[in-house]
Amino acid sequence: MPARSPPSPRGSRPTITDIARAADVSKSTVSLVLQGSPSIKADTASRVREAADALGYVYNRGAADLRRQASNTIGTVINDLTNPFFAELLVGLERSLAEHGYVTLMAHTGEDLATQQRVLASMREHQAAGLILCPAFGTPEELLQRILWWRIPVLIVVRPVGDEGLDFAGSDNEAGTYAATKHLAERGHRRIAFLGRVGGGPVYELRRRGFARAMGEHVLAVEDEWLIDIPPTREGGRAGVRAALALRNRPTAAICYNDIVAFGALSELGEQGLRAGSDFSIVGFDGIADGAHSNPPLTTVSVNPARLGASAADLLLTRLREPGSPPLRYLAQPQLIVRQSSGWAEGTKPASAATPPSEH
Amino acid sequence: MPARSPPSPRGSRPTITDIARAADVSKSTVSLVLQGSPSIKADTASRVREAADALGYVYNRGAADLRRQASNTIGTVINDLTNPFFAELLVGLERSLAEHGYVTLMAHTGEDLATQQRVLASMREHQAAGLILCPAFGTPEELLQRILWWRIPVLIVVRPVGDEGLDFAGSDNEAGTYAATKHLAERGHRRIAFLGRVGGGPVYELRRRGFARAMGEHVLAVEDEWLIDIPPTREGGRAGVRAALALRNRPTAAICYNDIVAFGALSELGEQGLRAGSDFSIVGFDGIADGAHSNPPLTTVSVNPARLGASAADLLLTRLREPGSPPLRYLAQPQLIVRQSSGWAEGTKPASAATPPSEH
DNA sequence: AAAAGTCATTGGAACGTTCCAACTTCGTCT
DNA sequence: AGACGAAGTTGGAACGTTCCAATGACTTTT
Repeated sequence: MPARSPPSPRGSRPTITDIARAADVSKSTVSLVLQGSPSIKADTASRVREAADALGYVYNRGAADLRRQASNTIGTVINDLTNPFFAELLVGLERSLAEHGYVTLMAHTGEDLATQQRVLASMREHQAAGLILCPAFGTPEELLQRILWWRIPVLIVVRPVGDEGLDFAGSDNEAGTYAATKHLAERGHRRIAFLGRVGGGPVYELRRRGFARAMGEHVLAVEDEWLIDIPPTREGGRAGVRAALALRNRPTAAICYNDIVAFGALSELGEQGLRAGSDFSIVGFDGIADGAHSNPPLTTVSVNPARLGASAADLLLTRLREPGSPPLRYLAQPQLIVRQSSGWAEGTKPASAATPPSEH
Repeated sequence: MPARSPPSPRGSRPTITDIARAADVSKSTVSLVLQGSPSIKADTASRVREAADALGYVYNRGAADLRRQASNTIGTVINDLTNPFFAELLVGLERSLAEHGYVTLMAHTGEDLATQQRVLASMREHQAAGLILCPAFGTPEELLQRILWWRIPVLIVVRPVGDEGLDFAGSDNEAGTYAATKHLAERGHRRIAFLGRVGGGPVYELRRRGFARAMGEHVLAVEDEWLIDIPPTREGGRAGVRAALALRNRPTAAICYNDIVAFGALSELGEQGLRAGSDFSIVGFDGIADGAHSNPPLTTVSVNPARLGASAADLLLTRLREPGSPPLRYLAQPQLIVRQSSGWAEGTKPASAATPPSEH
């Protein structure tokens, strides 16, 4: 029977020591019970559990983590939650982590490099077991090297950086815009614009390349001025449409860097009295949920953001389980979802084909 | 001079003890330096700092928290990140918390009560210093009482629960829909529908009441069938518009429970070949960023979600500073933003008034 | 010259866990 | 009867901090 220590001061939370005293066992026993160890007799265990309930015990994970030299916290840094793509990604991510008993330490950078650096350092101090990072635009590869040097597992999402053997979850950008462009070409469009930030990094580069390849295969020229340089925002989408409509050799359709650019484009078309799908065609990229209910509903290349997030989480958890394995990689195969924003080019609509049917 | 202990094993992180050894001081001194204590001589301090850098020291916040019996983690539980309103709220929240040196432990419930309970318990185990909670639909008041009993400061956002003296940050829902309805009435609309979940809790109730009050003041009847019962989603918005258009005494405008319902409504109007703003008017609620770039841009009652989030964070931080103060409360005064989705009712447009000017 | 203060530094006991090694008990095998 | 093993339990040393009380080396005051 353990020596009895004075009761813990009123007001402070009970600890395993208090439970031990109440259940008349040692604190080691309490700890074992809490961990569900099979080597504790059933009735001792239930006695302990009752005492714990009675005292309103709450497990102190911080203390346990300190002793175990481990944690179940995953740091996640997102740069633009305002984009539903990232919000949906985060939802999938968090859900998968939670299912596996991990907890999400979330930080938002707003594409700011200094903020990004700060939050990463903070997550390190918090002993995060792993990191999921969608690098802000312009993140130097050197930062990634430094994180690796921290010896904390990190998974990069969406935006590849460097060509190092880092764990990565993203989508096949080139294939995505290829499919989108092919779709437009098959609907009779010959002059197709591409709306995105020129020199916007590897993702932009790949998406533009898929566009160019599909144009080439359909023997369509790509005039320089069809590559319209806009920020990847809703405003950007508006500006892009304005620019496209002003061209002398005016395109009849546009591939957008992502869905929110496409939304901006839809908005501007409306403002100009044009209807997307008949007067001009728009295709987005990402497959965010809103696309099904925009005006008109958006044809887009879906990477299924929530699933991408879940896969990212799973990849990181795999890495935690097997620290030594070679670089992990998940490339979502994007899927073209045809809705009403893309239609047949002037005069090319086959007699049989009606406006693409609504999904509803 | 402290007794020299063996060097820490290769591979494990250096601790203040290692730094102490390297800088030839005691670990107490190192700790004081790290905290920026003024009572350490400047050159000792810099010697310590150099040693820390050299060894690649990283502060172990978990250990410190254990000893200090405090943490700088704030648990935040959101139920629908897929709604940009909450995403923007979270951004404002996280930013404000980060600015004050706090870190956000984020969890997503998807309106699921069991999940909500689980994540709250987990946050308690993680010794969160405070909680920010947007209660899932149907959260029993009893749960809130239990959290209070945990003696951990909690701030409720957006959805009031009970009439207890809980800290709360939200918006003036009644005033919001009042302004929206008044706006439509002034534009000549006599038959106005309200799209939302009937019996959807206090927020719905207040918004409906503001609607009813404004209708009354303009001596407009509200027929029961104009209170259209739909889920607060994009699909709901679509269904709501379909229902409204099918009524024998067909409304000419609708107030939507929130912006995403309004987006669904815009989408359905488009699908029916109608243009919001001229053929039918739509007003949303929340003021999410996308509203400025929908098709057409959305007239809405803005509560400025990001600012609301920031205020919520500030309120909780105030509570942490002054545990004893009376209940804190922030009610955002919503602001009507008139864009193109609301126009003059048939035949009532004054000669002078053009279509409301675009914001751009 | 002793007493009293300051200043800079230090030892060591916490904080609430985990987990190893040790210790009882008890039943079973020789 | 003694040796052995298994089952159940326990003491106590970690984990990396913080912070109180104490110490020693100087000044200043009396």
